[in-house]
Amino acid sequence: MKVTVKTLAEAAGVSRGTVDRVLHGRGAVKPEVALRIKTLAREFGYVPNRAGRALAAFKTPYKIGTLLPSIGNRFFDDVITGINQAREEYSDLGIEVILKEVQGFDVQEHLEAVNSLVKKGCRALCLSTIDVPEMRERINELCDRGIVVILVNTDVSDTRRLCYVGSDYTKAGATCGCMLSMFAHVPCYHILVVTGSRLMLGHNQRIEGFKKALGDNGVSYDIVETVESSDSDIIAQEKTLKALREHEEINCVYVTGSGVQGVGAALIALQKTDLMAIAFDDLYTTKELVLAGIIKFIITQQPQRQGYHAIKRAYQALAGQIGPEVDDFITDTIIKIKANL
Amino acid sequence: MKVTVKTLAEAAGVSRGTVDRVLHGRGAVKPEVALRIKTLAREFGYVPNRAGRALAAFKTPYKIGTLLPSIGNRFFDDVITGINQAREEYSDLGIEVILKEVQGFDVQEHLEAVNSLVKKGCRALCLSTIDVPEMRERINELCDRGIVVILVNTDVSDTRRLCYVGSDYTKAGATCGCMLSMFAHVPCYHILVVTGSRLMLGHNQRIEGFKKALGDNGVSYDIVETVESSDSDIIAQEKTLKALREHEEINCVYVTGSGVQGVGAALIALQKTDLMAIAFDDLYTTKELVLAGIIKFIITQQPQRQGYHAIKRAYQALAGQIGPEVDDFITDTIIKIKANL
DNA sequence: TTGAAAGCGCTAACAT
DNA sequence: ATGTTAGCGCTTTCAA
Repeated sequence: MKVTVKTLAEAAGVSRGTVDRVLHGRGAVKPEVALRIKTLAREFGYVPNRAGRALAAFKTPYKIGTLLPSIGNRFFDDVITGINQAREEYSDLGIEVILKEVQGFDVQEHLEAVNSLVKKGCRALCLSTIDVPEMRERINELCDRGIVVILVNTDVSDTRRLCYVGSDYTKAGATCGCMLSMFAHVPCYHILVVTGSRLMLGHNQRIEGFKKALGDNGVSYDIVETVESSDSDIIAQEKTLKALREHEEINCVYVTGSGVQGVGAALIALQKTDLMAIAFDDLYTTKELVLAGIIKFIITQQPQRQGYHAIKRAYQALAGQIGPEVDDFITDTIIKIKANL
Repeated sequence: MKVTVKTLAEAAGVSRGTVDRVLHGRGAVKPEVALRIKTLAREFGYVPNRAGRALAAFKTPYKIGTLLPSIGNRFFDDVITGINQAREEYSDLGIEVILKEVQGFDVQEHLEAVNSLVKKGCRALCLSTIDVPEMRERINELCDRGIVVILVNTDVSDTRRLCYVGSDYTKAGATCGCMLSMFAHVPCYHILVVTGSRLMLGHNQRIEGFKKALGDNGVSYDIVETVESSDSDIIAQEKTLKALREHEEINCVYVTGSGVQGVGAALIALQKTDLMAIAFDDLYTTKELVLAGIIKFIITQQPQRQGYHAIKRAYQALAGQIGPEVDDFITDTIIKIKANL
């Protein structure tokens, strides 16, 4: 049997307006009445009807704010595609998505972006941001104010966010290591690690997972050097060239962040295209390198689904479809080779 | 600006009732008026509001019929999970899903199942069925009657179905071949193919894609023998044992259908666990074999998403959200190894 | 053949 | 602090 606001109102002996006030915590209701209604709602298993709400309040849509460090980072193109897909799909159910794009990872800039979204009246936020104390505090504060916060692509530790939507970086790294163990082209892998930044949790996890899997699978290897690209192709190319020239023995390059194109350029320049090169994420330029056989395989993380499901989760939370305890949405760890790009 | 039935009614100088009759082809409307309204709807880019329709007609939900040959085939467990997820999610938008499960691929049984779904008033059908002339004709007939038909997991050729939701079997086979080319453990692969049935298009495509990729990537190989398991573990085990005993040189087993567990049992019995064994789909028992290192990798096809999106597409078609020309929904071809199972 | 009106579940504005 | 009412977009009577 369907339970509606009317059902609850009749059962509690109050008007529908009062029930609405209680369920949304707006307006003042006598505490004992409020409690009675809340109990009733739980007992009856009341779930709001999305169609009803959408129709009634479509002139005051749920505003969902999104923050992405997407300027100058093609990775987020697919995330944005997913966001737009969800935006269109849910538009007639009454949502409005405000997308705020920033460049890089400046704490102040991120904090200000969050503030501006809140000021615009967003009742839910989907954030791809940095794991630093200031942001952590800000997020917890927002949660306490009843704003739904969802972390996208990168989690922020120790927060009361609703959930995380993104990939499992450790697993992604481990999958790389496991793949290498199956190839076993050479007796020992001498590895150059080109990471984006040592400050990026995801990048570090990709390295840790990788090393652990190599160890677990009995692959003999050593990390010759680890360089940082700051996610820049030019820096990646320079540092890769330098390392490869200094260490003739390197027979494997492991790229954890952006700058893949730069690494590819270095490999081509030195004619080391037979060397085992591995990277993450399917940017257009990266795919080209796989097709050319320079990168042997990549691990991807379904960025489009991340964007889509972040918005979907935000809507579901605002519409009362899901409770305050939800599982994280972890996207698949996908191995891509020439054949299934 | 939003275009509603009211907008159209005013523009055409008729009542909302008339517009509704035209848009849904029910009741009689003067042809010239009907044409005028249809033209207007197209010009204005009218898209029905799902919430409005759901609310108004929630006592007469869209009935969506589903046919799966899922009895005795664990593969479909995940498909059903996806169907149920969509069912719940769209329930308050007014859908009702009727699931019909059959065993195997008997044409008459499938045809009767389809009939019973239609008789129950289903206005959309999601079918996982066989590619034979009788079914083809039946599907086309249903399409002409205005019933939305979506093929799931296996397509039926030359039909006017709305779309196909499932995997690209050829690509899946090619991905296997490409993986093998990267491993290159042995100078030449002597392959035993254990297929489900030569009558299954998908199984054949998995073989064709595989051979082509091996050829394209310059892998030297020969197909020692091809046996049919009829998707039975017992038959698969028997035939695999026989083939491996007769042909000592076999160093690769390629399993295109069900019966993976049977093949695994044979490999264990003969202690040929180092041999390169490859299979499809992540049934629980298959995953166990991967974890045990007996199957080296598997290729999966996101069955849960297939179930979910079949229902979603059906709803979207019935609700007028998508037109009669939609792209197929092809799920990803996913490589699973121990690390990312 | 067409129009008018009621009502689905919910929210917001207004009234008490 | 609580009740009442109107109306969102759509479908479905019932009436003309």
